[in-house]
Amino acid sequence: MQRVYINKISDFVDKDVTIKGWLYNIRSSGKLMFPEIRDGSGIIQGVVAKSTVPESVWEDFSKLTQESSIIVKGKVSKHPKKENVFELQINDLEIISLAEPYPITPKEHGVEFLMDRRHLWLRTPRQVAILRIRNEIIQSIRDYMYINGFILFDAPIFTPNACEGTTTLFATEYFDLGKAYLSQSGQLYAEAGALALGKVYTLGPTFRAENSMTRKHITEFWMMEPEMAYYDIDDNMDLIEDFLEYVVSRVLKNCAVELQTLGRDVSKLEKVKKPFPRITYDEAVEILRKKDIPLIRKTESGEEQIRPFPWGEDFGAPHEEAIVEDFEKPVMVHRWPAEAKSFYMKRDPKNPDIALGVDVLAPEGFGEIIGGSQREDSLAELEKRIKEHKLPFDDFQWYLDLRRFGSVPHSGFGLGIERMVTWICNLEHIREAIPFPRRPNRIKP
RNA sequence: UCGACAGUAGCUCAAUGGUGGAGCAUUCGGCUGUUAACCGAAGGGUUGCAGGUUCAAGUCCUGCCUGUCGAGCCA
Repeated sequence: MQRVYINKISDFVDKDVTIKGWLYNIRSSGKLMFPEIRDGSGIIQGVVAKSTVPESVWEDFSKLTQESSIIVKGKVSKHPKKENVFELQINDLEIISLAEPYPITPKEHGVEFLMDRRHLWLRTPRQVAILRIRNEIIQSIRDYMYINGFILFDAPIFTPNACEGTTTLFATEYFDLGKAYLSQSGQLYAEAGALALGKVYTLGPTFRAENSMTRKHITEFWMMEPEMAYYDIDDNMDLIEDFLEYVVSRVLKNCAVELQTLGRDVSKLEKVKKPFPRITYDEAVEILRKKDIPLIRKTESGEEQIRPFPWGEDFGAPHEEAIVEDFEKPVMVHRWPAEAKSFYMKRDPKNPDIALGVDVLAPEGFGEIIGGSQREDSLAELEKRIKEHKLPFDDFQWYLDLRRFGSVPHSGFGLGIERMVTWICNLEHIREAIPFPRRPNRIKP
């Protein structure tokens, strides 16, 4: 008898099939039982009638516990009441392993309880849907990059120094060479790749040791960083919107069932079409001033509100929300005050106080999902900047070599995979966007 | 790191300073179309830890621990 997966069950109506999976839940009604069986691809309701199955099968079903692994055989039928829903009229059961009492019931649970059992929580329909969408996002990223001539360029995880010199890094002993740090970005290495291969991208884990306890931060997250030679900041933004449109459309096309499981309002995602709004930092500040959103600065006695919003300050959560709320697409904020941005960003030739950076803010208040820029390609400027930021000059010699030997205008950006998943899936918290999230107060399971 | 809030049965939550309860889960019984099924019964507690106020503390006070949310940092 053919073994089938539940998400393909509609192809087998009136056929006898085998399903290999686990018992998700079971309801009984005297001489009838309704086991819900999951196999990783979906859930199907089985029907077991005492009058039509052997007594041993009926007894075996009676003793089944939640999450017991089972193989069932039966005929696929249409649900008597529901459209496009299928059932399995079960006539045989093989118990592979009878599960011990299962801690995660179909009822409500708290976050801590579930996170302590993340390895089991992953089996629930909601988590399965999220991880399937994560898979589609990453696969579509790889496909987009491959189709468009980008070369996968894996950056190292052990690095000798801070890439951007700002955030706190995880340190570890590295043989006789002193401290090594876990990478917070593959960008600098991707720049070397871009000058070798033209267009490259990295896709791998990155690490930030900041004690950030918010719904948008994890300490270990996956980042995709394309880097392109002969791209300026505007080429970079062209790529960002084309890329984001592709990924979102792929999820809409291939993950309709999963989005429905999550209750996602897909009409919001369907609006993610080119072109996206591009506003300069100056224009964003104008929006904040018009809406009278102040800068909030901490003082010894508490906090003070500064209005109008002063030019040169970075945006916080309330500012991002105010900027995004009038748009239904990702918003690209570009050309930032250089003071607020990293050392490697190229200055605007028309205004040295401006850095050619771009932040992409997801709609619906999900915040920053992409940070990118045109990179500084002048050796003298970059040397000056590294000294100003008091970065270890020797460690950056190889990076400066990229400006010594055939420097070109080049650009790139970093996309936070989990933030993308959080947005697409409309999650409350980033911790659901990765199988085993790492946060400052959690390393297990 | 700072601020706010919370911690009571395996889980989710109630309980005016005055004898700690319910739903679910578990066990047993009932039910031939259930949908987080339902109905009946049973078992299940050092109220996060330490101290204090009080005739009396789950409840008020202090400290600690743990967690959640927010801020900063950013993807």
